[in-house]
Amino acid sequence: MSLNDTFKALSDPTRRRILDLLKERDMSAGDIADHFQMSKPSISHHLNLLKQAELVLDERHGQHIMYSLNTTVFQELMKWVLQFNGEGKDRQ
Amino acid sequence: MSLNDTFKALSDPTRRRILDLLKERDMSAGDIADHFQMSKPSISHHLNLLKQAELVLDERHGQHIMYSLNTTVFQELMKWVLQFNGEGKDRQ
DNA sequence: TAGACATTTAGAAAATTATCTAACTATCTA
DNA sequence: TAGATAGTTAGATAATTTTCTAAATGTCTA
Repeated sequence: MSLNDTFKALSDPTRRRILDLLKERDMSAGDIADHFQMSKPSISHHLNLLKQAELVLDERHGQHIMYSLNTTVFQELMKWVLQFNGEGKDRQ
Repeated sequence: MSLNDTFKALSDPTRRRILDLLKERDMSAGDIADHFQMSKPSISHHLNLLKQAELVLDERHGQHIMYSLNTTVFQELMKWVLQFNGEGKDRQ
């Protein structure tokens, strides 16, 4: 929802690894969980934070819930980072 | 030092506000602290995390310690964000 | 060199976050 | 509709992070 949620979501290495997985292909919650030693509820919790941050989208397909990247927020993030490169105060 | 330190450092709103201040001009620790209601030691702690993440540089000038942005790491961050926009899996 | 100023370090308390197990909800299929 | 599978929710505990006050360090100047 907010930029703060985005940064909070990105601050955990497990969640960044999840995003790396989704970069390759959309995956179900279970497929994602299989890539970690962590319990399914913990992964579910991480997915929820990513979802609240709008970094991922979820869609139910029968029993499975498929997760995918939401590139929109990455573009907002890009804008934020760009503020610190190039623009701003005069350079010598 | 690591990407993880970078994201951890960026996950706190106070630290992001500090970066916003430094975007405008280099500032001493005290000047920075004056922009917050928080105690000086707390600000000092935040500055230390930003420094460990190499998002800022510090340099002593007499009694003052001047902080400035280190744009290098922002460029690394940009590369990370770019992975999630454009490249990657095929799109429909 | 004593005192003032700027900043950090130390150590503790409070708040937040990550993780687990157990239980629940939703969907499919025989 | 019973049982199996996929996933989430609830509630507790452990770990991490934020913040504070008190004390220490470093530097300047009278």
